[in-house]
Amino acid sequence: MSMAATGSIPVDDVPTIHCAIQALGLPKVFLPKARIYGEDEPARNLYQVISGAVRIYRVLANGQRQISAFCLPGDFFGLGVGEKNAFSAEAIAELRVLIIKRSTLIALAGEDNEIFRQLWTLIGQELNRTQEHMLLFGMRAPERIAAFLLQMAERLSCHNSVPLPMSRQDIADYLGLTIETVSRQFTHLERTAMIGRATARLIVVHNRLALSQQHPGRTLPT
Amino acid sequence: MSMAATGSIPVDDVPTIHCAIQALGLPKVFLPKARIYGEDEPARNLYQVISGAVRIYRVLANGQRQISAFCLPGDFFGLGVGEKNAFSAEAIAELRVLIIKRSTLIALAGEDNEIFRQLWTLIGQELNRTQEHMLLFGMRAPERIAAFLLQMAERLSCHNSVPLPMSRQDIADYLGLTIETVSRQFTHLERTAMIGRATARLIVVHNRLALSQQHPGRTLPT
DNA sequence: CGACCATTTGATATGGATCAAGCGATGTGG
DNA sequence: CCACATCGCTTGATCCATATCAAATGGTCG
Repeated sequence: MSMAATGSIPVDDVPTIHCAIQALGLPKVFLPKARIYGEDEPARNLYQVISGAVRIYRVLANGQRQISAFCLPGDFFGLGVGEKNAFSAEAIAELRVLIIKRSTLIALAGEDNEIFRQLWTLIGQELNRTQEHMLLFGMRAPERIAAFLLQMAERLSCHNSVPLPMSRQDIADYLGLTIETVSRQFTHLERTAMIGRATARLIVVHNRLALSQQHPGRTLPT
Repeated sequence: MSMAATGSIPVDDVPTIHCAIQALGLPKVFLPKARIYGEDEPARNLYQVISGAVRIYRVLANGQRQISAFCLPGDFFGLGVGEKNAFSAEAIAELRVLIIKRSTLIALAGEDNEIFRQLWTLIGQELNRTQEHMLLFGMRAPERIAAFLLQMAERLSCHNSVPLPMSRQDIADYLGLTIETVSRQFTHLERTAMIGRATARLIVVHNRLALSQQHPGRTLPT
């Protein structure tokens, strides 16, 4: 869905940015909890996750931390327009990334307008994801949790065992809930046999259908 | 802020898309409540608001309507990537827009990569706005309302009298509150002399500073 | 083994939803 | 020109989902 073509132009034919970051990207490793960049710092780089996970977040004046996105292997981050970062980024688990300078991309784009088209596509996908994320806030806690688990299962492309890289606090801050509510919802899903918990971070999805019915994401065509 | 340059390349020098839609855009008028496009319809056009206002929304399976954005004069909408619209769009007040086909833009972009760069910039601004919108859901009702009023005052670039084009229900569906809560918060702001109400839709901001202190948008640098 | 941190569980409080009614504009027909 | 219907908004009373406060449990590492 998120990889759909744009207008009549297919998206995946010439993955220039992918090539560029593969060829020119600088590999770097971050330890868990390491800061990758801070809000309001100059936005200089584009990152692609190789392994591990990243949280993108902002801390509000009331102390609330809102996590805007989790970045998983394959994901890009640092895509925004503007001179400064709008959010901070931190490694969750041990993280390997490739880094390419924006200026390098811009220079490449001078020769090949494919780069800008792909920046448009990539940022458009991020917009789609952010909009879907926003819709979660119109749902109740059980539905948010179900949607989150299904999303993680899909994005980690795992069959039924979902290894969550993030803590309960991270999940809570992503979903706009408290850690206690998250925990209770997991317990409830386990008691109703929709999921199992191998460990706290390793969830087994037993009943994907029931989970997906929890969560009213889109109007069903009548 | 949202018009900041990107990297070392200034954004506003060659407003190609603006020129294109000025020169080639088809003017069209919509009556209040008229549908502009529906979710899942093919996304064929880019729109710019001349006058009036638009709501961009989706209806969830539970009946909740989440408004993702209001578009005001000058704003673009229909920018997404992907073949289909992710949301529906409706006129709120009587609406005048300019319409340009995506295919026309894409064709222009073949000659001039400025188009794609600007699509990147425009969608990036929409992403910024959506992310800021998401942060509202981490706040309490009074703060959401205050942030909303300040945002409207700024976007409508009015001094103190803010003519809201949308209904209380629209505001509620944008902020994730009920119409009753919205109404009560307005009443409270009036009682504490932060705002006045000339009519229900015409708000006078008396104390911008106090309003902005209600709402903990960003961590203040210590 | 013991300290530490993440997670779970329990008891209580509360902000905003829900249910229900009243009010004020705007418009229509008699 | 006025009764009356309609629609959007406000106000009041009560309820409930989730937050908050508090404590127990469990897993990991020295």
